[in-house]
Amino acid sequence: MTLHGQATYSPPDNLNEPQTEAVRHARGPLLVFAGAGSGKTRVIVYRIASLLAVHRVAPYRILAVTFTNKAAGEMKHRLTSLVGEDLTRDLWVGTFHSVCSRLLRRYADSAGLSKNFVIYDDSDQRSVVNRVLKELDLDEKRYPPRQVLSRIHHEKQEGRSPAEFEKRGFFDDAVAECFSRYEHHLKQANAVDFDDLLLHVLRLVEDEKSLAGEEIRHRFEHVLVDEFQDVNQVQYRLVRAFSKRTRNLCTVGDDDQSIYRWRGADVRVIRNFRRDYPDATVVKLEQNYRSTGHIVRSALGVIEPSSEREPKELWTDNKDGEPVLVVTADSEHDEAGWVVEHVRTLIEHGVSGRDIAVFYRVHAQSRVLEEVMRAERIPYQIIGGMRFFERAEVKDILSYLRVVSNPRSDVDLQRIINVPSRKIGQTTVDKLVQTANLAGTSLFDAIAPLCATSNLGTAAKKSLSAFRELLEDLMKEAQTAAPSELCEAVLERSGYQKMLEQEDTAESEARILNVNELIQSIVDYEEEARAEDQIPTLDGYLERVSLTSDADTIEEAPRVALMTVHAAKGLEFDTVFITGMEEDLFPFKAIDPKRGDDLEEERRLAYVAVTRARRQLVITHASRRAIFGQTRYGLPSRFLTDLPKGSYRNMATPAAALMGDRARTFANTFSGNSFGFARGKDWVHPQDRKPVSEPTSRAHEEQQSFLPKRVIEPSTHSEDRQQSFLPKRVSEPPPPSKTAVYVGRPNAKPEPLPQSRSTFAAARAARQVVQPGERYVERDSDVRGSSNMAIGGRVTHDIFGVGVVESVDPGPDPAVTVRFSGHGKKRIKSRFLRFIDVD
DNA sequence: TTGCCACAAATTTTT
DNA sequence: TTTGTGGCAA
Repeated sequence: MTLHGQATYSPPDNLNEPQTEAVRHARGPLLVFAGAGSGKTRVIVYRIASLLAVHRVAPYRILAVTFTNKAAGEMKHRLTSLVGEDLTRDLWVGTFHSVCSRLLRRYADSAGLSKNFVIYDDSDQRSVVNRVLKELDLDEKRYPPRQVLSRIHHEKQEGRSPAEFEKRGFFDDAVAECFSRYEHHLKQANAVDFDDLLLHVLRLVEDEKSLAGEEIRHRFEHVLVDEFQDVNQVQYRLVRAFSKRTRNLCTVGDDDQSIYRWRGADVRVIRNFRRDYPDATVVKLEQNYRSTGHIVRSALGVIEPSSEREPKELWTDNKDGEPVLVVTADSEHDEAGWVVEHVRTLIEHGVSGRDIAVFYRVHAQSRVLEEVMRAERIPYQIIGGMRFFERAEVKDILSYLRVVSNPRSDVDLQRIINVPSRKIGQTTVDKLVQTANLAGTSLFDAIAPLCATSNLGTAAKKSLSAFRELLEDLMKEAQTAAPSELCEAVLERSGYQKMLEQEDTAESEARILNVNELIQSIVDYEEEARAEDQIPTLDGYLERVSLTSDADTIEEAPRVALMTVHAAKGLEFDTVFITGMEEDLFPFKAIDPKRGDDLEEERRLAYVAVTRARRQLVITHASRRAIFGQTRYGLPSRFLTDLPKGSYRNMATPAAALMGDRARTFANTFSGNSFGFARGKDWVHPQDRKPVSEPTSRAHEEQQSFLPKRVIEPSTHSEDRQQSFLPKRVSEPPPPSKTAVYVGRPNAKPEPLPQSRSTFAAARAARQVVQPGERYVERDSDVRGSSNMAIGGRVTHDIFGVGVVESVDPGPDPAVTVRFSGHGKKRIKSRFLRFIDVD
């Protein structure tokens, strides 16, 4: 059965339309193209729920893989709410890495590892590469560690071992050598990198003769993959192998949102899925429930010029809403000022900061935005950037813990050997490395033999021995102490705590706080483990830390979120500002002309950015921008010219308006690439295109003397236009959206638009429209008619069908126990039930 | 061995 | 502009 292109309108909670019907019940290979905002997660969750409750598949036979812990957590959470804890507890829901790590712990022997292997992250990997380069006496100038590592990484993501290395030039001869030494060191240290987690499992599961592989192949009856456009070759082979026996492989993704090619993702996998599985059921979800008509059409306009994409027609039943606003700013400061000014206006008029997001292409753009936000006292949060577990002090302490758990981990040992300072300098460490290499042992094991030789000063011997005793001492402690106690012991006995306390600077104070937070995270882990009747172990904690990033947590605080477009994938906001929409910034143009540009991917990135907005999208660009210590003069991005006529309108900030003619002349005078970079072959510069934004030279009457201040493009219908930023109440039936639904009085008469000349007066009027309690709320808390939420009442459930209420648990999120015919008693949150009125 | 200064490099990032 | 790294002197 192949269904596609015939989506009909259906609210998100009606699961009877043919598409989702197929998704819920199809067997064999299944490919779901889920357009942006089409309710992808809902579809996957309902399929699993159906498999569990209707098809009676055992939970532990279902594997659902995602890319982030956050996505896995959400999926599990929604499933638990839908079908209850009993059915979901034993599901295999997790990231590729956590699933593989779990399997690998179980079959460590078969993979030639011991069970307490450590997981090396990015910086650990770099340390190994540095060591390898030194050993091979390779010049770091000619072989930058970063590039060497990324080359190795690339090979591993394609599933190749050092022996299978595909050399593509002289550089690779050296890299191949590094690769095999790198692998050697990891093995020596009983360590794996992130790629290895998958590779080891892949080798087992693809090995017909391996007993472990046989077991894993028989483990799962159903395999589901989320964000399928982001899988790399190894991940694809993995899920193929997992599902080889039953062929029940369900993949969900959107090739238009493939933005991680540089990270190994291979769009061809999703595009060629039908070639590998000719009998696959293909479903296309093309209705967008998230955004206004103008936004959906703009998104389509941006993505359509893309070649090679799977044909899809995103559409929506939602109202057109406000046109996309394209703003020309003079400089990055002007741009930031304009954006922040408008964020402020929104907040002053009752919009919560959490409904607003500001995107940029590169982190470097965030600084100016932050400065202005701070100056204007707008609460904001930066998503991404430095992560907690990457902070030096946190990594240091974790390295202590990891060495205690696995003394063979050389990278960790090297990290802490002289932190705090123990007078063990580079020379001594070099000698230690040499000794270890010669004897083929770990650094830790080389300490004693080195101290026994004579080519070391007495002082150095003494420090080294003391260091070794410290570690042995801690290892002994680890036998009996709980992880958190051990951590305290590390801080105490290593002198790390003292070092921080003595430093006594603002920075060291922050570090102490971070260390305390680390201890707290261990305590949290211990409590969680005990709650699940497990004994908290050091290894258990370390595993969790390695596979968790705190980037998974966006605070629910009412703060404006600032992030890169990449970080925005999977999120949605009422109002979105996309900044820096200029040629060579977005689409980004690498300074290094050797580096290939991927215009197609930039286009998809722009598509992702546009589709994050629910109600209002603002795109800004600046004529001039200081970035990376250079001033660039940028033309409006080519993507702006792809916005469909009628779905956007232009305006300029006062500064840009004043600069108007001059700026335009300047931009046009610049021949070719305005940044002076070499032009790529397929990188046609749109110099001949007229700028999308025609900066107006007439300043608006409201313009104040200080900048930045918004200028509304003079227009005969200025009243209407001035509403654009105001939290206008939706008065038609709520726009059905994946996670948000408008509650309040959906059938109320449309409010007359406030008629006023001044923006602020209009805003003030609009504020009255937004009543407390009428805000956007999570769809999950949309309590459906609860008139019959009493014992004996009849209810229906999307999966279990009709049932009778046996008991009620009131509260902010009420739950009820219901007896379903054919499914028995279930405890379910009432928001997942429809209560049937008996009158 | 440590600390300071000069210089280069500079997307996007999860696990 | 910022951040990280390498070389050199104390």
